[in-house]
Amino acid sequence: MDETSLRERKKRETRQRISNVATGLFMARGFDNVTVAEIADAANVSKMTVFNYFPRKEELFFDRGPEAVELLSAAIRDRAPGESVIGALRGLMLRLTEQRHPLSATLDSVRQFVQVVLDSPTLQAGALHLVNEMEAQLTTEFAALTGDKPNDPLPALAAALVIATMRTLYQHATRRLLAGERADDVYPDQIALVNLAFDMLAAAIGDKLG
Amino acid sequence: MDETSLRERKKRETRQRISNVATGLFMARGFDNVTVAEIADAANVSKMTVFNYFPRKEELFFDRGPEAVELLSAAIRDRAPGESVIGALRGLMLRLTEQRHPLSATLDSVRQFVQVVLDSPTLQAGALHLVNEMEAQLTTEFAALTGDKPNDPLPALAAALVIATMRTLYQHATRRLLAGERADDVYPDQIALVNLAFDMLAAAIGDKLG
DNA sequence: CTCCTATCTTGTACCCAGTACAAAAATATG
DNA sequence: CATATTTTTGTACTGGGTACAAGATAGGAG
Repeated sequence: MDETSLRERKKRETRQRISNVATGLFMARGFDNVTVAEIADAANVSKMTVFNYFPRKEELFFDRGPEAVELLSAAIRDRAPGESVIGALRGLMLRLTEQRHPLSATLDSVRQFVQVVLDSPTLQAGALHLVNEMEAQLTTEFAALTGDKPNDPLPALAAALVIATMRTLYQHATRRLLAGERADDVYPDQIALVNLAFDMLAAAIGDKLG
Repeated sequence: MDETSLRERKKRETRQRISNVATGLFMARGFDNVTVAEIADAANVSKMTVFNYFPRKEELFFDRGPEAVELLSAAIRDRAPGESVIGALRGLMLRLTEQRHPLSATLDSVRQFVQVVLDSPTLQAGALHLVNEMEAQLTTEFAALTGDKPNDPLPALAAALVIATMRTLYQHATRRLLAGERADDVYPDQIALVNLAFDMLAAAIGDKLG
């Protein structure tokens, strides 16, 4: 089980090649105009191998979705002692925005990415699914904080509000980008908006999560 | 263009027959285990006719989704003068719960319905889509209230919070039903929960929507 | 190096949702 | 009855995804 055995290396390489080829094709021609068979061809593997690595076609596009989930978990897990969960998440969003991270959507290159999503019903459904998974993850983390009382609706409620807020922040920035605004112009407003949105969240949730 | 011409009547009847047959099959055998061809057969129409009335298979299941959307709009539109939007929506949810409306999920028959959804990835995706549409609808209604300032993130943010809340309320009740609890036992808690959740919402949104 | 085993890959055949298009049936209209 | 319009249908097709078994490749033991 050596982590860099020949087998492991080849698998990683194959997976990466498929992902890269797919991303290139999607960006060039749109998600729905590229078939899995084409991707397999261009990556010199069989169609079945593609599905072996990426059970759904959408996962070829949202390849880095799991990273986003992990970012959330880490922000909560590694928060300073005494800092509230909402405070930690506010900090995360502010940091991402200041770093012009793709997830903050204050980055011109995000425009193209989002455009591809909007052009494809399948990808829009995939995005909803991804967001839903993030919410589920957050719910379990919140439940751990409040002490696992059975039938406590608060973790799910808080998670839903938090994810709804973050998603809306993202969508707001992307909408401006798609309207033609430059990321540099969106950025300052976005910082203020993050703070406004999290003020609202804090008012709703307060210290209910302990 | 008589509304009850022979043509109109036949169309309505055909559509209804397809929907009924489909619902029956879905409930009996699960969404994914029923093919559109089977539905067409059982309803004595061709497969193409099914797709003619219901462009997606999911729409055969979420047939009454549009009603839910309309319920939201109506509650806002017809609210008493001076009543806040959040107040009107709280009233709607309380009313639905008191009436043991299916959308409040305080009804034993909802259990079966939800079980079918949970058993089908396709239907879960469809549910996300439906919720997303409700949020979009609410966003435009909120935008109308705040006076259509361009680039105002508040309508979208408020709508996202409201929908997240309502969806969570629904899911919480259904989870208890699926855990085996009886709707009569869920009901009183649910009334209290609606009030708690809307208190949180009011704290977040307050009178920001005017 | 060699044989054996576990794992990865491939080919083939298939199912089903959804679309395109044109023919055919039913209804409306004069 | 005749003609125009709308609805329904048959046929053929595309593309995502699965089942299954055979083939290729790497790891490990002797």
